[in-house]
Amino acid sequence: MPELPEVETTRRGVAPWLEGARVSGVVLRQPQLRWPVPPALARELPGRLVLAAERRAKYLLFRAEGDRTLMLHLGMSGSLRVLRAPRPPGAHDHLDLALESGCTLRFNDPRRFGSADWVAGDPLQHPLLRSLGPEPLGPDFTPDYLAAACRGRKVAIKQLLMNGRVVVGVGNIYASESLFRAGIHPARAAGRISRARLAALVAAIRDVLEAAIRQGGTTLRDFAWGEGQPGYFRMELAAYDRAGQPCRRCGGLIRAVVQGQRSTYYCPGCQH
DNA sequence: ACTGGATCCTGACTGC
DNA sequence: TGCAGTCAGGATCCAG
Repeated sequence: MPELPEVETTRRGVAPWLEGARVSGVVLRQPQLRWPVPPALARELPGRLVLAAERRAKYLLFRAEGDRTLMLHLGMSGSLRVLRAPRPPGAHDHLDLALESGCTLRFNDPRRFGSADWVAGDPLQHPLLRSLGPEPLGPDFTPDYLAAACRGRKVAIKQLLMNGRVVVGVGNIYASESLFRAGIHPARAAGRISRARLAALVAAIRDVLEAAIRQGGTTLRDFAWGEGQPGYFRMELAAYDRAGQPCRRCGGLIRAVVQGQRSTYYCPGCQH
């Protein structure tokens, strides 16, 4: 269930337990994730301190002693929990990090679209991270930047938003939601949107992601405490998954279409 | 250089 | 109730 807000929520939830903690053991039950998990992870991580829990795009970067980083991606169905006491693993619990404190960091991913890598050196130079676009909540994601990225492009704006080389972290839900907020039709060619409307889109993306992170924050404690996950953030989605339901702004019906094999939701009355 | 399509995998849900 | 078909919050790789 990882959109950028949820990856960030996960990072904030596990960081207090991980930063400054020493890993005592690694249990890898399923090395076949999106890519094979390198055996060096289980060999080299135990005994090291975790220095920092960071995020880039939807990747979690756990920096360890010795210039190494555990790089985790949650894929479509991955989740990360901190257990305060040992608990028998369930289905799809692929990876455990045992900490000297007695806590366990547990990675679960039914569909196995997630990944775990063990990286030497600067993880930001990793092939998967090197060519990524700016963080949507960072200083580089500006109207000028988006306008330059859209210039001359015929691709639908929704698909451009989901291209990690343009901007990271905007997944299928938030692409629909931010376009609804900005009043832009998801199929409109990126290069045929005025600068003013792209500026509104930048603001909409920021607003939606920040609101979702705030909602995720309310469940942080449960997450860190390792108790049942109570539904993560409950956003007031205006468009996503609301096909056939009335638009909250104009009362018209929300429509669903498929773009690039992904469902898109929009209001034909409000978005042009 | 861009763009669309196939692909990895399991589980939940729908309709017959 | 069983079973086939569809769809799912990602994103890389490859053909055209």
